[in-house]
This record gives sequence, structure tokens and C-alpha cells, in this order.
Amino acid sequence: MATIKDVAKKAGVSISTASYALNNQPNVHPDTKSRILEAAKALDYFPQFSARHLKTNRTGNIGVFIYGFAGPIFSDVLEGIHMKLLEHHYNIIVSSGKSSTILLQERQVDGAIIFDSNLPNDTLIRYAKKGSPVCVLDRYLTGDHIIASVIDNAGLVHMFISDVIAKGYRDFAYLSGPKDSYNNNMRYMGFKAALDAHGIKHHQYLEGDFTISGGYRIGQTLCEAKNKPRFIFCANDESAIGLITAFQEAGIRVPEDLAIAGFDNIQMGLYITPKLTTIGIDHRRWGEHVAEVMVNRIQQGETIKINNPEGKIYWRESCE
Amino acid sequence: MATIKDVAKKAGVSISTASYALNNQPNVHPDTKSRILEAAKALDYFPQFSARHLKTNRTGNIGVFIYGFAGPIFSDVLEGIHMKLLEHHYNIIVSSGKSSTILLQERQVDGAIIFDSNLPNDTLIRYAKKGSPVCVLDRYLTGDHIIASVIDNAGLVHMFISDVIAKGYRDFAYLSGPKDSYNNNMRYMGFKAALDAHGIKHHQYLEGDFTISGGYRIGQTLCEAKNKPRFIFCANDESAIGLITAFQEAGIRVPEDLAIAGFDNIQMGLYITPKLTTIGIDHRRWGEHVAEVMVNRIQQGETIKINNPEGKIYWRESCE
DNA sequence: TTGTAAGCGTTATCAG
DNA sequence: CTGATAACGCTTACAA
Repeated sequence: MATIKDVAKKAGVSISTASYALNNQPNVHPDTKSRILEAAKALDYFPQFSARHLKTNRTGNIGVFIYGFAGPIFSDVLEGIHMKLLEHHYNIIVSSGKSSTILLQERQVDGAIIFDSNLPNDTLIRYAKKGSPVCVLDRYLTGDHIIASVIDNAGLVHMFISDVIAKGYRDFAYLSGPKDSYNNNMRYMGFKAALDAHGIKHHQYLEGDFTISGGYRIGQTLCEAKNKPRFIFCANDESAIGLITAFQEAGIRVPEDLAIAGFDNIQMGLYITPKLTTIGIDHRRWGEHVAEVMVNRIQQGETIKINNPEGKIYWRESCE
Repeated sequence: MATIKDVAKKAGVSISTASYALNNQPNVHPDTKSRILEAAKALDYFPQFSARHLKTNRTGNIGVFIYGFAGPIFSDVLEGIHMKLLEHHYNIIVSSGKSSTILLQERQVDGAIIFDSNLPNDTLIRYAKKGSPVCVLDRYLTGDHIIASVIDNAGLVHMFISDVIAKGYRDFAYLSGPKDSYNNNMRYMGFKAALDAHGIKHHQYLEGDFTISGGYRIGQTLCEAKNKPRFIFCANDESAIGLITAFQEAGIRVPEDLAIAGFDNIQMGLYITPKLTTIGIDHRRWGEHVAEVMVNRIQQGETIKINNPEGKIYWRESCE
């Protein structure tokens, strides 16, 4: 593999001059420079990442660590991050699971955006302590070099459920996500608070897992239950879609017999029948914002205020 | 940041001994070793990627380069790759666009899996020439260190359309993907061949772009056309879903008035009404296989035969 | 069993 | 404007 040494030799200059030319330093004679660049091109030379990083202590990479590649949410956030990083000439590196930890520990990235509830706080804090900024989404975490951004889950759900109550609904159920999910817990908090605020004492709590199949299963058992709620708020859209599918198969009409809403505003919600009412945030913009903050943090070294994403209710057919 | 030097000093040994201990070399006295490991733990030491890579010429990373983070296909392939790489102690690095090129050129990965038709052959060939294996999906490319795996698009579509013809359909349309897409072109080839084989001289060709919104738009204009086909084969599921949505809004019944099928077997096809008939391959298993081949290639240095993924027809409601 | 030292491919300081 | 050279953090002969 061609190294800078080969380029220098081919161009008949010293290594340092070659380096200057390749890095667009102004102190190289134009003729020399073009000779060097030509040589580099001829040899298909690119500076080796490791060597450069070792010397400069800068990777040019931002890591985005997610809990799995399957989520419909990620894609939008990632697109946003990607676009913004591109603007700032940073590379995006997406990883998951154990790979994330290793990339973090070995310092293969200049900064990390964490979208993975499985990465323990501890790991993040230790990484941040070494000076690289960490941006965590969907969890509260504070500390040096740590920036957190969370959705206003409780507030949004509270507002939404209040609206629903105003429409006359009284008999509610909550279809949960995993018990240890920050988003799930905050959404439930908002749900509960809204009921409390309107003096509604009772509701069913259905234990789901944020997946379509989980929602479907709950839906099936619910079909056989005698006292069905009139409105089910689902902790995310996927559960809601599973529910609706089960109900449709059983001939339960949504929203006439039972109204349903979700959270996230995933694309699929627009293509099922009935279209899903949901609470959504602009994930792409969120990604862009987070990336912007990250880059600023790295380049200016200042702690910049990160904003929480704004949410919006999307009224659609599954709940009138 | 703690370096191996700090660890060595703290443990009262030389750098090399520290290195031996940290790498589980058998030549270190147990007591010394445990002293070193303790020191490392106390200092929260991890070897720096760049320094190690520079010396060993091994990154431990496999890059997976995709054309965007949004596709519903990727997630499954990525999950498959991820799981298999985990087994073999390789890190997965996913990237896209310009970042992909840079990671490749700077040699931040030991091997690359390419799932991105925008990455030019040229770039891949040059990378492979330097000795790192490249595995390309959904395109034909041969050369040193290059391994390709493609779906049998033409064969599968040919088989499917033949079945459809056997059901009595005669009046077909093809809703395409982008003109320069390998998958699209091969699928069209299979479609055309099946019609030819059964003496069907005529069909409509609708120009789409693989997106839901593209399919929707085509669907809308088609609603107003006077001579509608009886069966539309879509180059992918997303186009098909867009089409169906447009037809539903216009009151055209699927499949009674017009039958539709897609390609890819994306999850959403199961949750729309009517459920989408499609041709699918097991993307997750494909990912696993590709990762396995990649790891073997790196570790054994042999060119191993890569298999093309098997496909299957999923008959569902959109076409009886 | 442990230590010394060379070297991986760069960049950057300093001298010419 | 150009060239020697030290240094980044690590691994690995080779020496002790």
C-alpha cells in the first residue's frame, strides 16, 4: 500500500514537503505541489487513518450508537445526523451492541451520540471523562461532557389525553412498552396525570413490549375479555399497529367500537387502515439538531444548549 | 488519557511487559500480570485503536456501507451481519454516502460489505486492489478480493409471473424502480421474459422510483387513465404500497378490479389492506451468510464461495 | 520472566 | 520554500 514515503520519493521531495502539499499548506511551491499531488494520484495514495489520528488526536468520526438496526425511528434520526455531519465534514459511524462499546473505548470516534438504552451510564460517563463529548437521547444523564436531549413525553401525552377526554372518552387503557424504558415510563406518567387531572380514577394497564407482535398478542387476548376499554393509548405506534391488526381480524371496529392512538408517528401508521392517530416529533430535525450541537461542542469546546425536540399530535382515523 | 506507559509506570514494570500482560501473553509472571491488570483497571485504560492498528495492521472492524439509513431492507440485512460479526469478534461499522468512501480510503475497516449502488465500482476496485476483501450485494462485480452476491431477480419474477398467468391474468403492467437500478432491471427482465414465454405481446411500463410516494403518484394518474391493466407487478413493495393506497382512495378495489404484487417482502406489506403479495428473500440470513463469508475471507485468506440468497413467493390478499 | 529499542505512517517543530 | 527529525501509543523481535 502506498504511503506518504512513496509519494515523496516519486515526486522527488522530502516526506515533510509531501505532507505539507497533501494537506494544502500554503508554504509549498505550486510546481512542487502539483508534482506531489500527481504522484499521490498515480499511486492512489490516501493518508492512513491510524497514523494521522495517532499524531493529530482527531478522528473526524462521530459515532452513533443504536440498540438495534431494526427500529423505524432510527432511520429518520440517522438521516438527520448524517446530513448535518456531512455539512461539517465529519464521518458518521453507526454501530450497535458490543461493537459500540469497543468503538467507544478504543476511541475510534471524536464524539458519540447515544440512542441505545442498553449502553450503561457507567460506560458513557467513563468515556466522557476522557474528554470526548457524549450526547444521549431518550435518557437523563448529566455530567462533564455529557449532553442529554429527551422528548417531552409526559407533557405531550398529558396534552393529548386531555384532548381525548374532552371528546368524551372516559374508559381508558394504557398499552405499555418495556418496564425499564424511559420513554415508556414518562409516557405513562403523562397518561396517568391526565386521567387524574380529570378525575378519572380507573384504567387498565396492559403490558406490552413496543413491538407489533407484542401488540397483536395483547389485542388477541383483549378480544376475549368482557370489559373492553373504549380507548387504548399505546406507548408506541408499533404496539398500536399490532393491536389494530388483531382487532380487525376479530371484527372489532376501530374507532367505532374502540379508539386507539400511538406515539412516534412512524410511516407505517399512514398506510394501515384506519390511519393511526399518534403523537410525533420530527425525528429527522432532531437528528440534525443533535449533530449540530455535537459538532459545535467538538469544534468550539463550549457547552451549547441542546433543545428538546418539539412534538405534535397527528389526528387520524383511529380515533376521532 | 491513560496510555500503556501510565499503566507500566503504575505497575512498576516496563512498557513491553505491560503490553504482554494486557494481551494475555503467556510469558508474564502471574503476580506481575495481576499487578498490571489492576493498574489498567484503576486507570481505566484501553489500548488506543490507532496505535494498535498502525502496528498490527488490523482494525477488527468490518464496514457495511448502505445508500441511506431509511430503507426497510437494510435493517434486516444489518441485523444478520451484526449477529454474525459479533460471533467472530468483529465490530460492525455502518456508514453511508461520502463517509463510506472516506472510511474505505483511509482504511478504517478490514473488509467492506457494500449495499449501496451509489458507491462506484471504481472506488471499490481500487480499495480491493490494496488487499482488503470487498463484498458487494445487488450488483455484479468481479475482481481480486471482490465477492458478489445477488438475488436471482429475473428467475424469481419469471416464476412468479408465470404462476400469475396460469391464474388467467393477461393484461399486465410493470411499475419500475429507477432506471439504473440493477435489481429493477433484472426484475423487469424476468417479467418481460415470462410474458414473452406465454405469448403475451403487450404490457404497460410505468416509471416509478422505488418509493411509496412515487407509487402513490403513479396510482393517482393511473386512476384517471381509461385502459387500466388487470395486474400490476411492482419492482418493489414500497411502490406497490403507494399504488394500493392511491387505488383505495379512488375506490378501485384490489384485487377485484386490479391485482397487485411487489418484491422484497417488507414488514409493512403484512399490515396494509389488502395484505401484499410479494416475492421475498430472507434478508437476515443473507446478512449472516455474507458476514460469514467476509470473516472467513479475512481470516483464512481463501476465496470462499458465496451463495446467492434464496427467494420465495408470499401469496397474500392483493392478488389471488 | 522482564526490559530495550525499532518501527508502523503520519504531522509538526525547527533549522536551513 | 524545503528537509531532517522527534513524537504520537502500541507491538514485538531481541537482549538480558
